[in-house]
Amino acid sequence: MDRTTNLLGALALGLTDRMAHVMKNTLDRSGEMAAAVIVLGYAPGLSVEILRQVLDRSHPGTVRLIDRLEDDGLVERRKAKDGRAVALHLTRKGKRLRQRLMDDRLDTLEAALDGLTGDERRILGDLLSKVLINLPDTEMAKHRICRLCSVKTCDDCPIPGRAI
Amino acid sequence: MDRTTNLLGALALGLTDRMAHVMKNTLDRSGEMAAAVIVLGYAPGLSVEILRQVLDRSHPGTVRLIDRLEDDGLVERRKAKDGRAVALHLTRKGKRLRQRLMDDRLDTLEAALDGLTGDERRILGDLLSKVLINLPDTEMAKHRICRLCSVKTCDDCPIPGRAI
DNA sequence: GTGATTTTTATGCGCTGCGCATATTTCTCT
DNA sequence: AGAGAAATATGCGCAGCGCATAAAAATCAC
Repeated sequence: MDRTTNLLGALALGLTDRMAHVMKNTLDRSGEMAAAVIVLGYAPGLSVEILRQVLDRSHPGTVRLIDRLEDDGLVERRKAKDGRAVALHLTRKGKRLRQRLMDDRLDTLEAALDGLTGDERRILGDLLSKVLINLPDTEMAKHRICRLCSVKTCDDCPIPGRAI
Repeated sequence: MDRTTNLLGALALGLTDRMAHVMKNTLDRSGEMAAAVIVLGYAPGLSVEILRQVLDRSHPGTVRLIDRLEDDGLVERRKAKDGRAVALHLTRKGKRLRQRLMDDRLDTLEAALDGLTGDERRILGDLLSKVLINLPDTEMAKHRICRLCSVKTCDDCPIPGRAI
């Protein structure tokens, strides 16, 4: 229970605030809409139920979230193989917005790391990776943690098995 | 723009989710109520206006938040030197809850750091500290970042000048 | 193959919590 | 003393959530 513990919490909170803030500027809607757009980008055709689990919301909350995304022209509901289910897909506009959201997020994080040298970043990356591996306690928690990640820079993601 | 950038974002998000979750279990009210309780603990007698700035909310939102805290018996409004203002103080119950909130948060963070050796934790702490120093861009942002911190473990806080 | 059960999506409803606009009280400055 | 500024409080409407429920389609039992 050293100072690292508390510092980690403070940094996590500060960074999450910032990410939420810039993403809200881009999306001007509630917070988890950004997560939905990003998740749907790396898993097209996802069902409402699986998205619900990733976002850790109630079913009605998820349905209404998708309603809003559809109203905003970011997502469309298509037929799925399973006749009960719905296949969620990003529209062209949704894909464009997704890219902006991920860019905004990475820019914010990049700015925070500005004061570190290359070596320090590598060391920090290794340590963060080590912490991240132990973080998710369920299979779905992995997706939840990665719900805002940029796939491009997550190639050597320490969280394995992320196929939804 | 290496992998460290994205990993930092993922870890921040995952940890913030966890902290919010355990604190919601303890408080069973909306998220920023925990922050209000913790801030009021290290700055007794605070005015609504300053608390509003720390929590980054609208004035009505802050007033209603305090109403709820008062209804729950956690906070009381007292007279301030300035006759317009209100001096906010935690009740005994509020102080007890505050301790639980801080403990829960630290336990969560501590669990996340479980896999690291003492040396790794020290190195991580130094790096986090270096990142944290550059994070706040205003004086009030410092308080905002530290709104959930445990004062005890934040003695050598890298964010200076935190007297509200 | 038919009927019961489960799974998936959608909706009615009420509640919480937010912010905008405004009112009220008190302080400050001239 | 009076004008303006600052701090708090309230009326109001809206966004977003979850519970309970309904409807449609797949799966399972036999």
